[in-house]
Amino acid sequence: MKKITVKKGQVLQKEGDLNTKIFQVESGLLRSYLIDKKGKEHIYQFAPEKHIIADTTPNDEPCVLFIDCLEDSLIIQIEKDFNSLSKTPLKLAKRLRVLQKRIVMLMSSAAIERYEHFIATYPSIIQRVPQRMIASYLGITPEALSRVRKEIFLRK
Amino acid sequence: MKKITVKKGQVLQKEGDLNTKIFQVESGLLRSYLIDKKGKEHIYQFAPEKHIIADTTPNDEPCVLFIDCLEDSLIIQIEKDFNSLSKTPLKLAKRLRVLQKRIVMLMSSAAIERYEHFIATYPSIIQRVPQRMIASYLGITPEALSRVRKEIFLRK
DNA sequence: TTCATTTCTTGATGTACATCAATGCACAGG
DNA sequence: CCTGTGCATTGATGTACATCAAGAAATGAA
Repeated sequence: MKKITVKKGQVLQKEGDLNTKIFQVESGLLRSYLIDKKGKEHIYQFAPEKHIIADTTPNDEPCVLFIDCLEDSLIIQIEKDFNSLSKTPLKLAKRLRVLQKRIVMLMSSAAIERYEHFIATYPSIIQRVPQRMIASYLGITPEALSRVRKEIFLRK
Repeated sequence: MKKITVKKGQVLQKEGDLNTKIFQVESGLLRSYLIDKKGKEHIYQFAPEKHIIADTTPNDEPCVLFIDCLEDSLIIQIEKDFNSLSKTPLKLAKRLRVLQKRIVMLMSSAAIERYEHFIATYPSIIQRVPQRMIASYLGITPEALSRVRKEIFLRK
């Protein structure tokens, strides 16, 4: 476990890496994403201050997520060993809740609802990343998000 | 924490319940699911022997998932207190991996790929539940699954 | 400021999957 | 044995979102 500073654009983890770490963000903003077989990028998670971010595949298997840095950041790198993790059960519980909510949204809500949920949950992130990344997080294209936003705007 | 036996069809948890438990399945088969605002059911998880199943919303908020019993089962009921949970960090790690995979599949794979992944991962469950439940788990309709299966059959 | 690059928007068209409706099938209870 | 009830299949049609293409707007570097 050590503290490191990283610059915007820096890549912390690539698909296929072994022995990946858990990152706890002190300041700044990280993201994880995957690239599907059509070459398309899907963001899996944003991690602003206080959040943790990791690929949870086992240490001896190649991971599937990329992790990189959207703003200059200060982060703590933690070994992906669940002894150290179990010291922070509250964080884990929260993470599980977020994942559950995410899956629920993906399965049962239309794009517009997923977006509205997102802005309610992460209002600050909206200002901090380009819309195409939010679209990717939501599982839709930037064009679709643009239309969703237009519709929300017209409704007012 | 106590052991209980439950009959097929028995409901262990309803949407809106407070203070829900974690269930560890000794034998049998449980499932969790949600009902969206169109009244449509989406299965969130199947839990055969050795698996754990729970709604991870906090104890003081109404939960969103139903949990019921697909086969006569013997289960262990555990308080949703993360001290007891952190004694089983390996289970937790596994759960996180499953959730990640699930989200990845939902975001980046077509129905046919999600189905093929499912049968590779849970071959035994295929025999044990009706197809409409698998469709629900995959996030598609029974009709769509039927067509997916037909296509896989024709390809051989 | 100017120019280059990235991002956002808008329109036209395509497609995966949903919805609706009908039929066939299996099995459980009388 | 019949008969109901849930499940699977198939076809016709609808729709949310993707894809492709072009232009406008914002951003960043020199």
